[in-house]
Amino acid sequence: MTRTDHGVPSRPTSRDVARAAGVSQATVSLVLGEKWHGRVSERTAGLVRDAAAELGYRPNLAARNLRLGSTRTALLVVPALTTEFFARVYTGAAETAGEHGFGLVLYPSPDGVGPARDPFASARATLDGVIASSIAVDALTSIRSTGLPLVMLDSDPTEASAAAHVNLDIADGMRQVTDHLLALGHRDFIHLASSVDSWTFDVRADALHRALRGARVRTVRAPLNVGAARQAAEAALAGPVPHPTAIVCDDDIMAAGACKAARRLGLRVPEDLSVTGFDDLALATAIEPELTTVALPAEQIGRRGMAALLAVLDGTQPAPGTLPVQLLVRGSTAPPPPA
Amino acid sequence: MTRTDHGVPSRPTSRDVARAAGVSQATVSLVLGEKWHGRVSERTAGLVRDAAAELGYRPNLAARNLRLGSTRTALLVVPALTTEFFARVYTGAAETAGEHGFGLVLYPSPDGVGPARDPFASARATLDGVIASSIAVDALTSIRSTGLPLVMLDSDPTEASAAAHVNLDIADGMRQVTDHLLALGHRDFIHLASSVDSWTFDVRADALHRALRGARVRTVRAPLNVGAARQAAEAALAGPVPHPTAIVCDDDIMAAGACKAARRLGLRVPEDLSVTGFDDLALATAIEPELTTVALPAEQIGRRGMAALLAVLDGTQPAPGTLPVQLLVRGSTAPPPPA
DNA sequence: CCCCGGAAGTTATACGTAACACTTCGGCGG
DNA sequence: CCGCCGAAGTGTTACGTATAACTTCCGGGG
Repeated sequence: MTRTDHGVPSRPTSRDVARAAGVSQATVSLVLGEKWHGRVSERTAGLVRDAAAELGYRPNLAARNLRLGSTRTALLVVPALTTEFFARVYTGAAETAGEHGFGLVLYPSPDGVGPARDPFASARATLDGVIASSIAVDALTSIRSTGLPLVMLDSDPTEASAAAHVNLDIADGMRQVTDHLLALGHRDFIHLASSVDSWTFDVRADALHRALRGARVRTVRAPLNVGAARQAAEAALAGPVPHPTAIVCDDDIMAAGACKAARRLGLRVPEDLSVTGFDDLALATAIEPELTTVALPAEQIGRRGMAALLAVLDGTQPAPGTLPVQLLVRGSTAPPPPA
Repeated sequence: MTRTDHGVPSRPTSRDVARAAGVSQATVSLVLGEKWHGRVSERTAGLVRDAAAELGYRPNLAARNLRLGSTRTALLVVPALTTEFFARVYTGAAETAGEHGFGLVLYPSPDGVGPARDPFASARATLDGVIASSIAVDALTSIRSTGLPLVMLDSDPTEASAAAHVNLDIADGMRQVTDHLLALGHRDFIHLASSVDSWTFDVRADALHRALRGARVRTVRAPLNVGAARQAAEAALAGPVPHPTAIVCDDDIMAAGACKAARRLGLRVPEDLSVTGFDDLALATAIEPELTTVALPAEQIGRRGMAALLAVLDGTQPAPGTLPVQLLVRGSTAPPPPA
């Protein structure tokens, strides 16, 4: 341990290890940094490693970071933790990070709404870069001001402050949904839209209206929770007869709300009303009937995002990419009831 | 900017600010550290702040951490991100942290099972302390080896490596569930137990068996997902008649699976079969019928946990606490069908 | 015999900040 | 008129690491 007048057994430093092994601090640094081949003898390296183990030496990261000017750590900013989508993005990104000796720290932006407090007030680790997933553009100001390399996932690709973008083909996903419903014969729709301000939802609305240009579409907005979605759907369905025959939801959570609304009004899903979700959360198969929804490659976008960030940090500009999504047809959709 | 021979506009340092303001680096440090009252004139302080703003100065955290020997940042380790329970714990803990000028970084232990890789390989920020929520004891080894102060939430209180514990009264929650079912008249139970190795589930099982000592109880184990829980419940219900009349589940997710199993077997919930959950996830009110379950004060345990860690860091030993939980009776429980 | 080169280390320094100890100076009480 | 005190800063150092530049030793080729 370092000489402390008395008491407090402060953590051992590389100098303490050096003393114990009978070598200089530089040698310790070389050996433990795996940079010693041909510069230090096997025997000495062994002595150093033994001494380090003996003392329980752990390098001081703050000092290392200062010296290297880099932390090999990135930050993943997500709008909310409540859905497993972002958990899966994290998993993928952390995996790729690990393969390259990088760490990944997670920052859940409060509520997923509002201009968001400074992410670095809470997750204030020293960082090399930032990945932001599906967050609103106005939540970016504090990230921008750091000047850190930024990769955006599932976000407006025209946002220029990002060094790279990785997107999902959300528009195609919505097109698959509408194609499916049109093929079943539906012509009168409700779009149960998220009131959260996010690019991904703008795209969903856009693609839906483009695809259903010839059909009848009513739009209802609600926050991203089951109760609010149920209320909104119930109000929309309570209108004049004949009811719309299909509800297209921006999200599985809202779709669950729509299903509850239908049940309250005595409508059967899918016989009287078809309901579609988006994201393929665990919830989609937890409810009855199971939801027809769009599966997103969450882990993969995480991996690609991290890879893009690593490329940016390397100086090599990464090719932006768009990942395909896939409609899963399950029990919540069927042909409309005969008129 | 610091003198770099050419190119790369490296970030300005406090010395650059000092130069620009015509003062010494020490003065910059005083002013920006808000430690200057009575030591630096208002005028000079203004000059420094202007210069800092002008240059876009941001202090180098690695250097500050090294100097201070502390980062004012803690790590929250959770077993999985897939349920909103831990998201709420994080929210509470981050709130309290923020009030004390602390940051909070999140580490989702992979899968929530297994001996868990080194948390610090992924979330490698330099840290002052660790809070671990509901994680298995064997996942602690790498945390223990760091010697960092550790606060455990909803975990085995006999685990001595923790500096403090904050627990939920899980046993009482389970007792409320069993009391409710016994009062309704149930005498034949299935316990759909989580196969995850965690103290919180051990307690649930223990409390259940203690309370139902006089009744008939069959135990079935399954992983924490809807599909596996459904299969397990279906198998258990397919046994000899008469069926048990109530399924007590370790978790809302498993309860959702149990409800699906019931439907497949033509049993109505709650008329033919009562089902209870635990945790009061959003899922509990997303399904039909809504689940009778136990609500946990997630944000509060997060706040208390962070407060305990701050106390430990201050040298003041915090009083350990146990937080109350509450049964929410909803639509998934009813008296058993007449024999 | 001398010198060169490689192996095996060591010495020294810089990273950017915070804070202790010191200086300078003007004013004021004795 | 001298000394002392407080205000306003400044010089300096240490935190622990990584690495460039240097030293030392030894064996071998010319």
